Amino acid sequence: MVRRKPSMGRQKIEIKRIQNEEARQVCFSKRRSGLFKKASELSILCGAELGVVVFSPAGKVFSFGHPTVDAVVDRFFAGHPHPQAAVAAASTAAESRREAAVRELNRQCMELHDLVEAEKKKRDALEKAMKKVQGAEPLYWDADVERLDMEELQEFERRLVELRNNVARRADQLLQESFVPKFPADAVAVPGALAVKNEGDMRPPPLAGGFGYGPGFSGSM
Amino acid sequence: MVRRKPSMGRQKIEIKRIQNEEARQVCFSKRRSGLFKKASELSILCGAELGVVVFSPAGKVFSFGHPTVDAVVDRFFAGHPHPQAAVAAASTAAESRREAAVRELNRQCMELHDLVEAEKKKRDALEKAMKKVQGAEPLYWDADVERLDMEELQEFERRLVELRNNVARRADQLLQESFVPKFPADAVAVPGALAVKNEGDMRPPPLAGGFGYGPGFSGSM
DNA sequence: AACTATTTATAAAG
DNA sequence: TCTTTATAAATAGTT
Repeated sequence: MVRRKPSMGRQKIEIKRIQNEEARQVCFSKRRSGLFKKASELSILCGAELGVVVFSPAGKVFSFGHPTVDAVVDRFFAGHPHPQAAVAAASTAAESRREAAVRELNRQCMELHDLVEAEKKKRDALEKAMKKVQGAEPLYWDADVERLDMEELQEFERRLVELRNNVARRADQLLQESFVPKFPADAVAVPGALAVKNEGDMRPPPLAGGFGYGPGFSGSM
Repeated sequence: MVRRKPSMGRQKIEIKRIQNEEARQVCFSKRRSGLFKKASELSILCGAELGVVVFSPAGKVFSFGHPTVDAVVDRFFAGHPHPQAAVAAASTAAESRREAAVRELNRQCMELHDLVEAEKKKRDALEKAMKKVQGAEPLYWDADVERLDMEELQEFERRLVELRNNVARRADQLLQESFVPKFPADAVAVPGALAVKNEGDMRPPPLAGGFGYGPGFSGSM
């Protein structure tokens, strides 16, 4: 009995964009909080003023500042005049920021518009897929059988036959695999449960040597 | 000769201002670079836009931004209009017009944002429904059989047996119903597929629970 | 969200 | 500051 390790533990990763969207989102969450914790520790341990602003891939903002992001940013731009501010007639830092904000708002509007379109597309795709799934035969199982009428029962039975054949083929394949390498001849006495057999008209899958299809479900299945 | 440990290694420290000035400066250096490294990794791994500005206890500035600190700060303040900026002396007509424009842009942004949210909601609902539909059939069907291992195959087979019994019961029930009220005696010759019979029981034995399980459609019910 | 096995960061010391 | 080392902390992969 080989019990698997419960985890491979942390793996080394290359620092490059994570392609899988969900993984990227998870990583973002973890590392954002890690980053803020580090920032907080730095400000406390060393009394440093600092500001951190992060936009998630999805566009949400997160920020941390000591004493505040605003204060840090003001201090930062006091020492690093905004290009726009430097050029524009704008005389105050506040005004230059407002102008930047307008540009930014415009950018966001366009971005949001694109997002709306993208969402619509995704939804359409889903709707299509949905129709396909629902359109497909529902596949009766268990209790549903009770509600089938004769015709449906026949269709269901056809499916069962097909499935049974798949199972038989599969079992056969597995057995064949196990014959050669591992087991002595009497390995044929496999766990009964898979002693799949097939009736004459079932057309035993050609390739499958092993199982001799027999009575089992009888003619019908 | 007892070789003393060359280092106590990293020790746990309490997160509070480091009193010793030199130690504080050392810690600042290390942790600043650590923070920037983390920030950089976050931006690369997750494609997040972020800005970090740090003032050393001595007053030196350090910053990191992706794509740039300026861009991030602009975006930040666009979403968080500075109270001061909003109120600030809008004394001229030009300025008030500009503010109106900003408000309008903001309104459009929010509207678009709501649209995106609405679309997302619709999509989530669809996704849920999708999962329900797909999840409703937890069992392997058709092609999936190919991926089962022996153990899973056995479990599957157990279910098939159970299902087979359900089908048998149901078919029997339908047959019984048709006998009495509507059909002449030869009604037994029901539409082929369900002409369920059981070959006398050539089935392989009991324990198996295999397909040769019990009396097929006849005796069972 | 919780859990581990690992990788990373870093406190101490030279 | 660099380097080294031992250890604390963060986190990738999994459930």
